[in-house]
Amino acid sequence: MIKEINAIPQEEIERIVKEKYPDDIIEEKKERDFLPPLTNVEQGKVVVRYPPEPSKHPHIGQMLSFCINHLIAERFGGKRILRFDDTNPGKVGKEFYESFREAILWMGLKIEEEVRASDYMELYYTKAEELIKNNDAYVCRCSREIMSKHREQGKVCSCNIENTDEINLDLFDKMLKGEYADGEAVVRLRGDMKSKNHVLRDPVLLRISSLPHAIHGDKYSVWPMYDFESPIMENIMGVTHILRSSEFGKMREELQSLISKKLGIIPPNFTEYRRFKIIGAPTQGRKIRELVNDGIVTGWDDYRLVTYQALKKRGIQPEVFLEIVKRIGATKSATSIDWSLIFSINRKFIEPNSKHLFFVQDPIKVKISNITTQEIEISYHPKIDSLGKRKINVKDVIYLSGDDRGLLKKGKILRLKDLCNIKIIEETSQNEYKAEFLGNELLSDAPRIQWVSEYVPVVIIKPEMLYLNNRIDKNSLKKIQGYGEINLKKLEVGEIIQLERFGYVKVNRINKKIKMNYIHG
RNA sequence: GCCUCGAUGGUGUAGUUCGGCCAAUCAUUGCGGACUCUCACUCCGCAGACCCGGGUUCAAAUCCCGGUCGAGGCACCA
Repeated sequence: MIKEINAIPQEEIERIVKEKYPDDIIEEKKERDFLPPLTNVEQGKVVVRYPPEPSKHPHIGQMLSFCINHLIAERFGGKRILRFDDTNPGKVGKEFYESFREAILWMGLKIEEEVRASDYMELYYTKAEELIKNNDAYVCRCSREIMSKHREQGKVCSCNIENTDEINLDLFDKMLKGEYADGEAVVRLRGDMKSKNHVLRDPVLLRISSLPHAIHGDKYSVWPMYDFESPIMENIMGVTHILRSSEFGKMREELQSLISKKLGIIPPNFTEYRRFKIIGAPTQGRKIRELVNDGIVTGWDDYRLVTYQALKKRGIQPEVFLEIVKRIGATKSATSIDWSLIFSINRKFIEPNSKHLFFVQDPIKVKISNITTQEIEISYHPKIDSLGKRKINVKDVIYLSGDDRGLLKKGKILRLKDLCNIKIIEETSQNEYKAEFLGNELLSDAPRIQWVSEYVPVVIIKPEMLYLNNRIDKNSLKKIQGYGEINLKKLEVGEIIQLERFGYVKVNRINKKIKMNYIHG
């Protein structure tokens, strides 16, 4: 019977089904969903957060993470909270708060509410006391080394066994009063020292750090750990969904849920996706800071970096980031995205707004005989008329790109784009040629090349892959020199243009020389 | 070492829940063509993938078992 059915051709089956059971046909053309699936979603009641630590400038991984959260809120009509996780006074820097806020708004994401975790210190203290009173936490005076050894071995700490709630409360009070130095006492959760999840082995909840805080100065010296601060903040801010990358680890999710439970809080829904990596660029804040400190890159805004500052300075458009997320999604597989994707998206945004101009690198001088001096007018863009036109005065000396050197053979006929045809006579000296004017009419088979007559010197910084085969390429920031047409002087600083047959660049400085940076091809 | 997660073209993904419509989607990349007085944009075409080995089944990218490889976590950082 089955074999008989299988023998019927597919089209036949479709025809029969359509005729006899039209109602059973389910037409489904599912749109590809770039957002991760969520549980417990209630339209209009979703609250997500952007939780940066203001200890460095944002990088692309965080930016894409913000995009995902923004998109989720957008889809479900929810709220976005910018929460600064600034509870490590040793790391927090004042300038970074604004840097994150700026990056988020720059990308066009929305922020409905903003908080600083460090503004809730009394709350953490109250919650810690609550845990101590409930026998869920204790003060531990062991050294860091012993604690870590015990956690490794799964050995219960004597502080856990011996300290009564009264003693713990008293010790905690002393911590708050500043009677202990850094490292001399911590509050620990009574977790499970035998748990396979090592994070659950009596983790530290609060510790002492006397370092001044960028916002609060010396006001506090007992600081909550991330795993303690986070569930409390999420609860009071009403966060329903946490979407974060895997660097926080599945094990923390369990811990944070446990802490929530002990505090009588319902934990939010966790969704984890992979870290965003870019081929050839460091994507860890720590690593980037190292490169900056070691002077391997010129700063946080070095063109080769994937920080907010670098990307923005380079000329990557704000809309690109949301678009990246829509294209690559938020999966769990460990992957690296390619610069070419970023470039391709960016190109689509900048191309309709970019004037096209001429530039020749490594210039070659060509003297043309028989040419009459003339003024020509060329559009700034072949399709977008609103970008206007520019005039070029052509004399008998022009410059060609060193890239086209191979074409400069005796007798070769070339088409100077938008101008005229020339015939190469001879090479008169190093980098100098003599040519002959050959009329203006378009010759279909002559190579069309860029040229410059009246020029301005141009210096272009071109970033390449910082990492090649896992090794730092110290020469990855290249400098290209050449001549650009004189109209480059009329551009504005910050303007993005296309240098034909070269690539897209951003104008950084207009002086005797014009300084630009290469964005991409 | 321990824990968790993952594996589809060069890159990123869709499809896996519930096996058949998958000789496998879309994008990017590469190559070719059209358009254009650019190697840009746009349009058309081509190339290129189910980690390996077993098993279940009429039928496996999809289910089961065993490997391999990769990522993340295992702080008094976040």
